[in-house]
Amino acid sequence: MRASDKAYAALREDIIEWRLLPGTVLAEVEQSERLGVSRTPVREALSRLTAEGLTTSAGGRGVVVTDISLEDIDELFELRETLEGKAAALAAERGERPVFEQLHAELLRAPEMLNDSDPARHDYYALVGRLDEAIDEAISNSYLAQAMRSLRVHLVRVRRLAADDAERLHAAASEHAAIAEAIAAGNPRLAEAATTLHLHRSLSHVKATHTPH
Amino acid sequence: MRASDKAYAALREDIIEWRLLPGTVLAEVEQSERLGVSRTPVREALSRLTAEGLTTSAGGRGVVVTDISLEDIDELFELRETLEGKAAALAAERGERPVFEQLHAELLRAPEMLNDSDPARHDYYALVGRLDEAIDEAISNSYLAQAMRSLRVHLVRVRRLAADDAERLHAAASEHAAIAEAIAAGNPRLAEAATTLHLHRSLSHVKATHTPH
DNA sequence: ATCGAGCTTTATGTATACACTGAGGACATC
DNA sequence: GATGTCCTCAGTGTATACATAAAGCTCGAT
Repeated sequence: MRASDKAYAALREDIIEWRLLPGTVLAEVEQSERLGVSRTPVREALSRLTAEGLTTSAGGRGVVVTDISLEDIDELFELRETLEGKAAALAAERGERPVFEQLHAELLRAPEMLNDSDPARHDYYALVGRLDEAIDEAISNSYLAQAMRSLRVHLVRVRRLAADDAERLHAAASEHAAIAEAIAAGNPRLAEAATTLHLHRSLSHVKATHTPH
Repeated sequence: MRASDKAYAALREDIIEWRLLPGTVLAEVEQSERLGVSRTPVREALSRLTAEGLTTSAGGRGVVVTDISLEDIDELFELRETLEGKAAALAAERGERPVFEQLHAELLRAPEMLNDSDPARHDYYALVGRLDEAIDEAISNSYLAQAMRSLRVHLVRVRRLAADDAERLHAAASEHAAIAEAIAAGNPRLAEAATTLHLHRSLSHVKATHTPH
């Protein structure tokens, strides 16, 4: 693994997990010492993070971790609704039905995953991730897929702000199941509607439970 | 101006203007000699270009200029329709009417700009650019604006493939005027419809006149 | 003649030294 | 005492030397 990948992964993880809080200045020398690599790979990692929007270059004086305000969350979900709504509709038109029928069935069984044996909900999020990937593939549009991928980074960050309690995850799973079902049924308008519904509920939950840092 | 900015601007321009054709391998040493800077700023420029999608890192063996196929154009416009349609609707809801009334009036006079005195259509494209900027500002959504900006780079590249004859530009100006008018009227659905119409005609024109490289 | 192994070459990946710029503080002067 | 100027310093921006790995070629063996 390249040193720049290592630096990038470490910094990205630290920012997403809110170990590096917004406003933190990431000095090159400091980070290169902390991560045990030289300045060059750190520079590359920082420029990649800046391109993603996780950091902002503070006018030649180092880069700082980007903040996420309440308005940002609204904007983020507005774009997300646009992109994922369209994606769900396209997936319903172009996707392979068996794939989404399978995902639908699995999502209906998702509550079984939400016992207390896995506090990080690893299996659950992996399943939801598979739905995202299936949609990405079904839409046959690399530009749209790319736009959604770059959004998801920020959304994971937002998710960490909210309390993902079992009750919400149960509801979310059934909303996801509805999306998969609509795609499997080849119904674009229904798929889009199910997505809109899910995202609105998601946003409400985030805003209701989010804890300011 | 930083050397990395210079390298970035030069390479970007060369790619957009099709002076560097798709498939061209951009070797760091070669480009650093050509541009008169060292490898470090060239590396940064190349990673920025790759993040934008103008180049692709070819598995450790240099970066190559990205190709744009006919399918890519379809995908590009599919995403563009999604984003700009939403943006036009939001602008109609949130924008300052006088701004778009003014742009509407100017766009109606656009045919005057399309005389033969400016073969590059500089004034014309500047006016259209001002409409884009006005929409970007009106939507009050930095994430959506950012997504559209990253798309426009590719669209400029596509535009260079098509013959932007005076006839098409006349029609496009009137389509743009319709969008501005709908936004000024505060009618989101109309603004979105006008945008859809414009983009479909744009795409048809590109596909009809495009010359393979 | 063809295939494969190993070497050579050439490119990127990394480290580090040097240059430059901007900010902050201390000192001197008014 | 306040303000302005200069100096210092910390940090990024750039250049370059070195490490490393992959692609292609050559030579040999089958």
